[in-house]
Amino acid sequence: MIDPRLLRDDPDRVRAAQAKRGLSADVVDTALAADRARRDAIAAFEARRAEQKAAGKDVAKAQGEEKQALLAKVKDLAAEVKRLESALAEAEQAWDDAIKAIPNVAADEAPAGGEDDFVVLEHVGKPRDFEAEGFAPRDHVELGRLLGAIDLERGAKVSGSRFYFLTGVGAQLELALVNMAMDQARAAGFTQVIAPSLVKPRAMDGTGFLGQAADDVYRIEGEDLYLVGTSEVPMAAYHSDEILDAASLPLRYAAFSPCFRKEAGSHGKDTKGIIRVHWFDKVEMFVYTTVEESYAEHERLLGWEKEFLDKLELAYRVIDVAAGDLGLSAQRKFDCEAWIPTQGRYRELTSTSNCTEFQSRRLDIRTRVDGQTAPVATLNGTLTAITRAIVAILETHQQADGSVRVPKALQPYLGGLEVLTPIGSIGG
RNA sequence: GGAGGCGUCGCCUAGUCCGGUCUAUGGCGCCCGCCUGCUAAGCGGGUUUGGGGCUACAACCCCAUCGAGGGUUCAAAUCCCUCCGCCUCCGCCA
Repeated sequence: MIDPRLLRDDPDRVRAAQAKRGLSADVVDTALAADRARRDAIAAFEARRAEQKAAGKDVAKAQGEEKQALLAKVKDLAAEVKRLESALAEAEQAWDDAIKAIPNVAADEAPAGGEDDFVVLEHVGKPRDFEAEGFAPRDHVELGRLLGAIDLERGAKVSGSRFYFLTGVGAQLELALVNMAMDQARAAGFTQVIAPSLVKPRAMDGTGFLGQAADDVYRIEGEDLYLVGTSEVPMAAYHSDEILDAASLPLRYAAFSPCFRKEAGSHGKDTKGIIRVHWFDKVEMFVYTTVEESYAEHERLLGWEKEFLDKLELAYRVIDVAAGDLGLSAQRKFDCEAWIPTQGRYRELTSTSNCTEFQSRRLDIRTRVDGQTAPVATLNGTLTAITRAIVAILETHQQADGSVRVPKALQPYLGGLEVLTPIGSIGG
């Protein structure tokens, strides 16, 4: 949720922010009206309530007939207070709905426009030239089958489309990636976390995933629980309703969790392989810090993402995501997109967002600044999303015979294995 | 899943049976001041959070806040209901 004071004091700035995302500014006027109505309702209720409290004290002191007379008078007052209180509750709800419908105000630096209006910030590494090497690259589906690493057929049999089993070196690769990510994070001072992947509505809503993104979220039937699409959700809610010691900031966590996504509205996209799946595992960085520090921290998160991709020896580019593609919570977002040889294009492997105060206002996460409480900033960044990392590794480092070279940094995590070699199919 | 106990403004705690004197007690911690070669002790004061009014975003006034939400009542920390969490025991289980 955005700062209500910004909405009141500078609504034009919020209107402009809506336009930058390609959204209507109607919500701004709705929210302003709701704010006025709410404050009027508060004033009306509190005035009567104060009267009632004062009258109640007289009742307590009075005796006999005098008391009976006072009682009759005060009963009417009580009824009115009750009426004003429920009117107030309605006005609060309307205000809450209105303010929460407004996405975070995008950073000035974020490009205007939608999904295709991103700006490329840099290219790192060069895509491999398979033509020059004299062989046609296999896609990760074929490589996964040759290596006995990815079993899509049985994934579909057991769980349906967009599911898979990682087997043999595939399973080893996941554990290696997770361990390498966790080691890097720990070395950088992060606290390692294994986070729950089922959360209550508060956590989901607080992180902004029950808005436009709600269609993509799995809900547990008969329970008030959701499956998270990222451990950003449990990690943001981790410190909800807390006032964090300013000296403890930044609080840096690296959380492992499975991630579940319905992928509603992506029918026909990435139907092959494990690029787009309903479930994958991920190591996510999550940081609580001050708003002032958040911009520099965002750059650091990007730095750690790049460090990880560099260790995997991948070619990638970094993009500055356009305002319209930021989602509800983010103020700015950088995606790292790795070159996928058989697709001939860059695909998102990691992503880091600065959500400034947007999530912390919803989740009541504050710190103390000069004796006053102030919302903290929350940031998140992918260290590694297993499935896409595997796709990029297999396709990028494959060799003509179907084997795959293991990046040097990853070798220690695979027991020193330097090459993944084809083994044929499992179980015939 | 069953039985019982508990949940008070950083921590501990009084209050709950019997509704109004609770503007929530006391201690610890912390902050400010006094005193003081220094420190400690002592003395005095302050110390939940959110919101509204008025404003300089101060001071001040007001409202809410005793796990959460309802209810009863003129009036609820206190009585009733539902839910949540923690603890103990039983059952089940990785």
